[in-house]
Amino acid sequence: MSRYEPAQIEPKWQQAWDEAQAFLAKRDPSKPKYYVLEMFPYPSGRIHMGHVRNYTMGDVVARYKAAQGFSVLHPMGWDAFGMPAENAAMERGGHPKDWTYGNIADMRGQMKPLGLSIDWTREFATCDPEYYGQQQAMFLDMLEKGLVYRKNAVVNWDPVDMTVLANEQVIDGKGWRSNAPVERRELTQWFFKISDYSEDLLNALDGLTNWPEKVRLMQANWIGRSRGLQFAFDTVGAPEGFEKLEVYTTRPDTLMGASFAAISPDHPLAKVLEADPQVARFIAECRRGGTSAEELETAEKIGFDTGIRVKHPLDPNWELPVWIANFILMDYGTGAIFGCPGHDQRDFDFARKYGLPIKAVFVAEGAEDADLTEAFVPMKSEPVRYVRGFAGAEVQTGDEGVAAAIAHAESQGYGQGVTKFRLRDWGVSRQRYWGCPIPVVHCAACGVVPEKKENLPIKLPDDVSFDIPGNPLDRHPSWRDCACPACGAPARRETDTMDTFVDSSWYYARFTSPRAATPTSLPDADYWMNVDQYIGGIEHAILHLLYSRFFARAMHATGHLPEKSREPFNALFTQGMVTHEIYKTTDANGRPVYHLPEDIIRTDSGAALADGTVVEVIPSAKMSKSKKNVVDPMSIIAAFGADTARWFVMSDSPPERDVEWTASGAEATFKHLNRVWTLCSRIGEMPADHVGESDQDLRKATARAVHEVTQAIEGFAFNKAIAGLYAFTNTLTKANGSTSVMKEAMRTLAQLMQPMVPHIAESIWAAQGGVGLCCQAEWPKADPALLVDDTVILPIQINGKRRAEISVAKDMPAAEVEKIALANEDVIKFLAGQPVKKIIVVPGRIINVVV
RNA sequence: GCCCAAGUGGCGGAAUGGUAGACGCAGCGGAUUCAAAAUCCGCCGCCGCAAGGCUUGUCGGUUCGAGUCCGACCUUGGGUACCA
Repeated sequence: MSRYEPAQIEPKWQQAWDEAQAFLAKRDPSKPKYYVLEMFPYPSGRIHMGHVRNYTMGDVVARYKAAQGFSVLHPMGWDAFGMPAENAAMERGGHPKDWTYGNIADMRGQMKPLGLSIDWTREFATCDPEYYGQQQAMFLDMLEKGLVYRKNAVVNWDPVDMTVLANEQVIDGKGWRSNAPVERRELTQWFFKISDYSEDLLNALDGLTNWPEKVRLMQANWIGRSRGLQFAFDTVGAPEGFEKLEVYTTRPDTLMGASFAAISPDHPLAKVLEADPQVARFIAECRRGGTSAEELETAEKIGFDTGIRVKHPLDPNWELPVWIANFILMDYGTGAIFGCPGHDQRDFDFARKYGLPIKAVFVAEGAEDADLTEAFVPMKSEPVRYVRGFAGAEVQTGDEGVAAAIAHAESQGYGQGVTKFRLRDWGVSRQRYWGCPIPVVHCAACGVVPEKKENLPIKLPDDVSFDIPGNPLDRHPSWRDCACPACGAPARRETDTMDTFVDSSWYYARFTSPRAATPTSLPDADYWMNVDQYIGGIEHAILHLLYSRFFARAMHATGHLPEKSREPFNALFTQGMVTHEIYKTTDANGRPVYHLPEDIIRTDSGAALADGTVVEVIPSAKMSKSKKNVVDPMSIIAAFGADTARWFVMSDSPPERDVEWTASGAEATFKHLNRVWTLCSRIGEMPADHVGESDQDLRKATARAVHEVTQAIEGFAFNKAIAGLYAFTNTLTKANGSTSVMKEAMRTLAQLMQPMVPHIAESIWAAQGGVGLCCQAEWPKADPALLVDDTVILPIQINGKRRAEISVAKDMPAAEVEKIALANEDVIKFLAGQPVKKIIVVPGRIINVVV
């Protein structure tokens, strides 16, 4: 063999795989199927190292499973709708469609040289009318099933640009373009009834045993089931129709510590009171700022005393004031609460600010009724002593206190125990162009009418302008005009488009029959679903995954997926990000200027530019264009080849953790692949009749490598698989084995490397006489007899500190091991004659002598 | 604010409650070379001449034994419902 030249071998093997149709997913009844999917990319225009890592990870799994004899589905597509395309159109002109499809072509061109085992015949983009038309069909099916409805919801409103803003476009409470203070405004919006499935989505988490525990926890907390008390206060001095005020609390045991009632600024009562200009002013104040939970929760707590009173349910002579408060959310519970400052920090801060009483209901077990300097909020499972309890024992846990309070309310008839969820219905309306049009029509006579399925897809118009802010569909001269599907009279189309999360909530199902004339074809879905291994970023732990779980249930309910696919992802793996150092200087005005890694020269003390300017090195952060800390995978592939890029991103960090890209790491990988290549050449030139001395050791090392790499890949520990491959390569380099044994070991090395570095693996496989393509060869198996050693080395600890070690037969009885250990001269020296209190022998692991 | 993670040599990291630092990078020493690159061999947590001591973000606890389990705290990252 000649030199290792990736530029030569990589295109050659990619062509060979194409010709063999090696990665075409086929329904093969003679094999078990395996569906591996990586979260599809947004077509930003350039692939980055995060993509390389994500898709290489999936590729390792796909190639490994194929070698294990599975019929593998490993598809690729594009999450192509979304804001960046519209922003590009606004900034640079051009059309979102051209921008998006141009980016897809570029990125496909960058991805193909990676040698991923993808079935490209199944590719689609969510902005293809063939895709979003099927999505519209499902929207209509869900509408018919009662899973879609309209209601009012708040959005970020930019009062200068007169447009709705995404949370991302609100910076410090101001619009990103206009810089005007943002307001919260109500709009009628379309919703999916995900809350119908709250209980199911929560309970089914228990069955997702191949999902990371942290993701299941985050989802469970997000869905947020709580048990509490709902009851109605009798009001005093409230407007007509508000004789009762319904509140919900998860701490009814603190009812005797109530010092006020509070309602959300969006509560119906607040809306009635808004007739008073003072109230209106206060509510307008509350509406300042954006809609994000982070902003709402961290905003300063403000309140307004309405003058209305409510009667305490346990004492009709005890009246509490009713306030309007900005920290009460209309979306949760009933939009009204009673405040117990003693045991809720927000209520405490509010009471302090407005001079409301603060009383303890319970104290820590054994403590006296103390003055509170902050709210006392122990875990509900902890026992406390109730000093103002009203139901049950004086000392009991919070949970018991709550249960007793609910029982008390139910027996006295002033309230009921209820279960509530934090999960809100999914608002899918977006006032934007580059998304899937919602297929309904507004008719003056018939109201809201679903579009007819035969009229789908409702396509986006091409002739739109982005010169002024707002939704181009709203101001299009004719697109809105249509005939009412019910009565035929002139009517207007809905101009809202769907949240792009809808697009990504079912693409995995579409991949099973990407050209079907219906959303799915059930025989294909039945064969390929579920996704056996889903891989993507931890940033999707809640929203994307929860929406997909809901959508799969909705697709089952509307007949588009089989029952078993109500949970679509059997196993989930969440990988970390690729990071890089940031290089910063400051311009004359003190503003930061960032520099690309290739423009940096490392110095002894840090880093500098070519002209000598000292550069500040900021520790690694997620690669982003604005910080310029990006390494272009294409330049790495040009310099070292795809195999080097693939190996490095898999080798340096555990896959669930962030990996820092370092130039030296990539070079080291390239050197290693060169060493493997040289080793392969050397073995290829060995005389056929060479007889070596270490055949048995080599066979053992080969078996160990097979075992170790297989275990590591199964456990998603690709960095450990690669460490094992380094060790095996070193062993092989030093070994003096017979030619046939060396060749066999080399072929095994090629097979074990193949999932990570498929091109060089094929070359080695072919050079060592492998039959057919390496990627189609059966995965090697380790002979168990070669994996066991006869002797083990046991460390000896004295009081938990390692002092000596002995080598003993693997199955030596503990008593004998003990005797040998105590006779060891180092042990005798460290014991210095002290009597042994206890000796612990863990067979095959360790000995600990306690004195 | 709330929810979820992570923190181990100069660096990336390894370690079913059982020898902390596998494997790799960087560094150091050597071989080869007229010289260098490349390649190969060896050393390599910290303090100490050594004996030995110290060491997994901080503090405390459980255990014969803790990087690993429990409690509190610190720092960093992800999410927070219209970024994808």
